[in-house]
Amino acid sequence: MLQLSFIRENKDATLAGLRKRHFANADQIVDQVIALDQQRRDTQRDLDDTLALSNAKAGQIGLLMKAGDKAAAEAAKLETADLKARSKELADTLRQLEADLQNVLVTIPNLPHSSVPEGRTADDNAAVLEHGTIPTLHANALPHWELIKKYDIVDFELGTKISGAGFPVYKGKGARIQRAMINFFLDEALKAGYTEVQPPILINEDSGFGTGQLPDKEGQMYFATDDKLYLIPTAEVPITNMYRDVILPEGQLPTKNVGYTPCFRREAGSWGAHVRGLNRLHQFDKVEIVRIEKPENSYTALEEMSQYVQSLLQKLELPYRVLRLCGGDMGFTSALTYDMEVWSAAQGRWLEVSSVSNFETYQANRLKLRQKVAGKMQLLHTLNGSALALPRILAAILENNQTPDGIRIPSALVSYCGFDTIS
RNA sequence: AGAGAGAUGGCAGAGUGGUCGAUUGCGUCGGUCUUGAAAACCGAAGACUGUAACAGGUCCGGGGGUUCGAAUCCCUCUCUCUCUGCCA
Repeated sequence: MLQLSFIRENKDATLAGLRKRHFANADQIVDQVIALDQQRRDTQRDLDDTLALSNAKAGQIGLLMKAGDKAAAEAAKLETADLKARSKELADTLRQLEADLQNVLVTIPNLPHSSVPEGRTADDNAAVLEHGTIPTLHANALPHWELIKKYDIVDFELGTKISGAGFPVYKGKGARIQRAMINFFLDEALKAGYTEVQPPILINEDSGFGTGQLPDKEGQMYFATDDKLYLIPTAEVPITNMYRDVILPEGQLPTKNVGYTPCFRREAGSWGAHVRGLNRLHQFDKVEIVRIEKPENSYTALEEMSQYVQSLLQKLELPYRVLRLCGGDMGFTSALTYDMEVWSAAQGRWLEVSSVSNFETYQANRLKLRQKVAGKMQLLHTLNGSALALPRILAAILENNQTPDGIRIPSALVSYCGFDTIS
């Protein structure tokens, strides 16, 4: 959520940022926010003045009662009726204005960083770099959804019986390589200075709001209605919300957490082409890194995170590219996002395996995550990134490393798996 | 799940209708003293909103109510603790 004071004082910059995102009706909505805010402040002032009078009267009555002057006290009581009615009315108005303002405010996305490229769609994303060589496959190479059947390591039909489409069962070496990747990713993060956490995978409404999934994306999350809990779409939500309503002492910054969780996404409406096999699932595993940084350090931290994710891809010997997302393709809450995509050789396309973002103060403002600098409160910056999401990594390894004799496991994973080939 | 007890400032813990935004202790920060530290003593310190700055307003788990006036009374929700039950 953007800060009201920022919008008020930087209307032009706000509008320019929203335009870069191709956010519809930006002028109208910003004007509405400013108008509502003005009304809110006027009403607040009226209410405050009324309450001040009312408080003064109550104090007088208290003194009169103490002095035993009942008659005067009763007389003073009569004078408060008006104030009471008026303050109730103003309080109602204020509450309504605040709700209206909030409802508009949450529809406004974060403002893009100055380095975010212009553009509307994924085609407009800027390529930052490409690394590794695209493998040449043998004549009878298969896409991963054939390979998993051939070697019987992931079973979609079985998952469909148990749960439904998009809930695969990993079997044998398929399950073991999943566990290997999780351990590998966590160990690497520990070496890079991250602290491992294991958060809940069901979250309440406040947490969903804190990181921006609510009210925007409720349709994308599974919801346990009896208990009003959402299944997490990413560990970003519970890990970042550990810092909701927190004033971090300076000595605790930066915080660097890593967590492994399953992730659940309804993916309502997104089924169709390009979602075969492991490309898009309702349940998948992911290791996530989350950092809280001082504002002046957050972009350095973002670069570090990007380098870190790349180091994982290099250790897995996967060809990848890094994209800087354009204004139109960025997530709602992000100020700058890098996507890492690996080459999926048999599909002949890039697969997004990580998204690393700086949210600046957008989440922190909702979370009320702050530090105190020279006696003043200041919002902190939040960042997160996948490190990494498992299914597409598995898909790329299967496809890129296939030979007529089987699938070669990247050497970094062999000690974790306990085997070097799937055959 | 049942019964009971609770929820107050970083922590502990007073406060049961009227200068209570809140006693006190610990912790924290500053000062005096000291070569330095400890101890002792003195002092400071919450958040939100609002203002050019003051002022003002709000916040004692959340929400609602009673009252001229609520941390304090009532309703409700959530959570915690103890006991019992059940169960990885």
